[in-house]
Amino acid sequence: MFELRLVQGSLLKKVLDAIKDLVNDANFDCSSSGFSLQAMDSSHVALVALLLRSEGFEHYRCDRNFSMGMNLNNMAKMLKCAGNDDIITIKGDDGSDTVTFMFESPTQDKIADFEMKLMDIDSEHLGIPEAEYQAIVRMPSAEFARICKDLSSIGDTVVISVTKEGVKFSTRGDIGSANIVCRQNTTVDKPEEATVIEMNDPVSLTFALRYLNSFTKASPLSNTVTISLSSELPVVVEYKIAEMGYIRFYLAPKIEEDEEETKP
Amino acid sequence: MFELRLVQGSLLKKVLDAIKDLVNDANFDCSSSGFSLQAMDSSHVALVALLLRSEGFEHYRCDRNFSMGMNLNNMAKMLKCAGNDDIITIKGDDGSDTVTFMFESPTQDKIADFEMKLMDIDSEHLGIPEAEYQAIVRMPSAEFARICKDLSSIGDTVVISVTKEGVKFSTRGDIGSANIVCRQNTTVDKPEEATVIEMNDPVSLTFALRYLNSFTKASPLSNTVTISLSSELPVVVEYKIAEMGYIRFYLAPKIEEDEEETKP
DNA sequence: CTCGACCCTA
DNA sequence: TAGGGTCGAG
Repeated sequence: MFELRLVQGSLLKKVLDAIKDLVNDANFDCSSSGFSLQAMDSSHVALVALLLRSEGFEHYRCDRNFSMGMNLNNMAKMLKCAGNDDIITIKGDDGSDTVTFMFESPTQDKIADFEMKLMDIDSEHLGIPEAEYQAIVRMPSAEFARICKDLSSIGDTVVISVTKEGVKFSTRGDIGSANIVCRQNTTVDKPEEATVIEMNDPVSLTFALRYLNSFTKASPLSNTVTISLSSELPVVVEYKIAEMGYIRFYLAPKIEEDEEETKP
Repeated sequence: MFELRLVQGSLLKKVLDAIKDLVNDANFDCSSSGFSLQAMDSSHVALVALLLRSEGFEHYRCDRNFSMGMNLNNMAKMLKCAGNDDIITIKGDDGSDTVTFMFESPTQDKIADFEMKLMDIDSEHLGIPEAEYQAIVRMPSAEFARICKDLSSIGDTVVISVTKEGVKFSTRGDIGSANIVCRQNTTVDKPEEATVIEMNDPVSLTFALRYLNSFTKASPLSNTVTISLSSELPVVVEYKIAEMGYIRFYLAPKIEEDEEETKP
């Protein structure tokens, strides 16, 4: 038996909006430490890791660890029926093949319960090692989203290059090419508007814009995004979820095709 | 000769937005008591009844009773050309096959007149008997609209059950099921936010959500909606039109298919 | 946060 | 053409 009560229900709505286009079906894992999910996207290229810590819930009861396979589109459909300031409770029983989402309006005048069928999903749960990154960029999530959207109208891939001075996003396509440079800038009014670069080594990596654009669907969850880069490692695009945890997207860099052109 | 002058022209615009998707062609009936319409929807399942009392018009002249057959989509098209605070005058002559809509801007700087061809429509005017209902629910129209929309993403039909405590909307579909309970609540700041239940007998009836969702197009006309239910009678979904009358939608309940499962 | 207007897609 | 989403304003 488990019961998780989340006062800020809109968070869960945003989480599902953020991942439902990337992942069709996934197991949610429930343990005493929190509610989490790890899944590959449907083309098996990107990985999503979500964590909502138990401390972030108003009430968190989980008698034993278990997984629930959900169709994320159906789950998102049900969560759309919750008001933005509704309190959402997720509950279920051991061995049941359904999960219940309960929505309480702030005034308690309207109480809805939605029961969703669970599904069997076999998933390999990969351990993701904590790594040292050559560079970590923190910037406003809306700005990152805008850049990825803009560049994808020119090219399919982006080269992200980090130096001490700033981060450069470059693309190239049939109609031309583009470079967008964001300088490190910590002297802004609000800290969430800052662009901060922590760099051990300069790094320059290429990624498919298609996936980055999917990741930016998580922008409503956080004003800032953190992009962690190392050669030979998947980039991590992280959106913190206030008081609760994070949603992280992993994407392997492309091997630069430019080298083809360098060959004899 | 008739001439109806309506100061709050936006009312008429909203009325047409509310019914034009449900009914294609209909006869408007003009008499000394008011301007009214009664029509079946195009699939002959639901019925719309509109009344705009003569007292609600600034000027109302109707020499003798008559009907005008109008294509509601064309009428809506013309009314879209009126500003939201225009004064609308509807006028015509006996035996003419056209009707004229005149729009005056509040400042009188712009005066438009639109002439529309009438059409011959044979309609049986059903007398709708006033009935006693087992239960009458009054609730905010926006809330009713939201519930019907939300539930239609899960199932096709809704069971509306009324008890003294509240009204429950339930549905069931492939991906799961849902129940939304609205408690009776009269202790709100504004009377139009109240949910009020007048119940003689508990009642539970099933309706096609598709039609209810059409009915909720009338929500802009009124902050509240009244739902009158009795076994074996069509439900009445009524939106009052301030100072003027009402728009009422009638829909027969579905015979519960669950009974099939009870049979041997 | 709710409402309305506009835009866009299905 | 209708429905959903987003954006902007109250």
